[in-house]
Amino acid sequence: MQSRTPAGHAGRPRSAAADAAILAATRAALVELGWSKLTLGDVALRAGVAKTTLYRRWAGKNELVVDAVAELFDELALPDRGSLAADIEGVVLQFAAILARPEARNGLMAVVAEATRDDALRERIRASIVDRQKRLVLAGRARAQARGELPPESDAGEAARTVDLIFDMVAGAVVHRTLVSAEPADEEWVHGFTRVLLSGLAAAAP
Amino acid sequence: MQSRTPAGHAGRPRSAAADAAILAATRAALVELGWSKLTLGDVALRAGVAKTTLYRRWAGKNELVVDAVAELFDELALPDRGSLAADIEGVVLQFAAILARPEARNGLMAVVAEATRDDALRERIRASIVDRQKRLVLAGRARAQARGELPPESDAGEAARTVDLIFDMVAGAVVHRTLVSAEPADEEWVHGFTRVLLSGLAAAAP
DNA sequence: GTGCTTTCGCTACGGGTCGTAGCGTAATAC
DNA sequence: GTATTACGCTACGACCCGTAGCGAAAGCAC
Repeated sequence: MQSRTPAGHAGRPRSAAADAAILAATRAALVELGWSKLTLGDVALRAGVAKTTLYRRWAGKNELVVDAVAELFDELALPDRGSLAADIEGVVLQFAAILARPEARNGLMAVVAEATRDDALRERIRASIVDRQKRLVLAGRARAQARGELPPESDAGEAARTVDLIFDMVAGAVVHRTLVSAEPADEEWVHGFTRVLLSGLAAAAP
Repeated sequence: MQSRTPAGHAGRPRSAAADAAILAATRAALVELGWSKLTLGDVALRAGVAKTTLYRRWAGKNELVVDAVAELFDELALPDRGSLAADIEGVVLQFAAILARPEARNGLMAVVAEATRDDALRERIRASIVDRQKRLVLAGRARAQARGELPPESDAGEAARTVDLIFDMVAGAVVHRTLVSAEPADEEWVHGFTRVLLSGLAAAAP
């Protein structure tokens, strides 16, 4: 087992391999069992670690699942497809692809539900999942401005509100389509959606 | 205790009052405890019924919470505010108001998460919650067509897809704003959102 | 190498919830 | 009145929780 040395910390270091095994086992358990039937004892068994090891690193089921799901969003990137509309379509499709995975659907929704009663958990979700996607919106706008497709924002506050609105609309629509309506967010749907979104943003701009 | 007579069914009828008490107790428990810490034994205690009575009527936590939350959406109605845009704003505000209640937030999200692994549960959600809202979209479009604000749809399939898209965008954005971003879907936000949505729909229409 | 420190796997435990079974009683239809 | 069903209550085995205690292992400082 390879391990890191956390500088100034004596004693046996924590196994990084165990972390990875636990998170992978959590995702596997989410696929097979879903949120409610997932037990930490089972995760520990799948990961090949003792249950106590798991409790030493995570406070409970919520935190563990957040971290396990957050890793799925690492692959998000902003493709350069040449135009703002195409870029956005690309991101939405990536987001939809992640949400199409059962471990993401199961874990993310359940943990968001729990976060309505747990401020610390909500912050953890925002930091490790949501903000990571919001960067894509910012990057997309910057690139569109560089292309001349969008004017530089005049009012910073208004611009921030617009980013938040875009983000709620994109993430919300994809999530609702995938999870509640239980229909695939395929290319055709994404194309129609981004057309409405971009037309609306262009028309509603001052 | 008043009871109904389910026609051709002999024996003691089920207490309708017990149903109401159980569902109300479920909502109260959702507020105080949230989804994960809600136990059926506790709900039965709050409702003043035996735990066995609860199990005779609902298969489990999921089904119970769906029914408890579904009642919250009974109050949804389409206000006549004079224009399509104002009507939609009214509905979105009502929807946002319901989602602002903790029992709705907690229960709905958790149960949707569980539904990703349970087709029967998803159908129950769709029938008792989602379709009820979709009627509002249909009624709003019919009224706008009567007003002359929208042309009568030419292609039935295209019209149905548009309704689904609107629904995913409205419900998704409000849910995401309220639950994930944890910001209030107040009048200002709703106004900005509906402006983008309607502009986009108008511009994207063939 | 020798200590020192921290993590690891393992076992065991009390406490809580689950979902069901059994039984006597209450409420309605015929 | 009689049949039938729902109700409240108690009790039960099964499972999971989260923690404590132990000896062994793995790295650091010297």
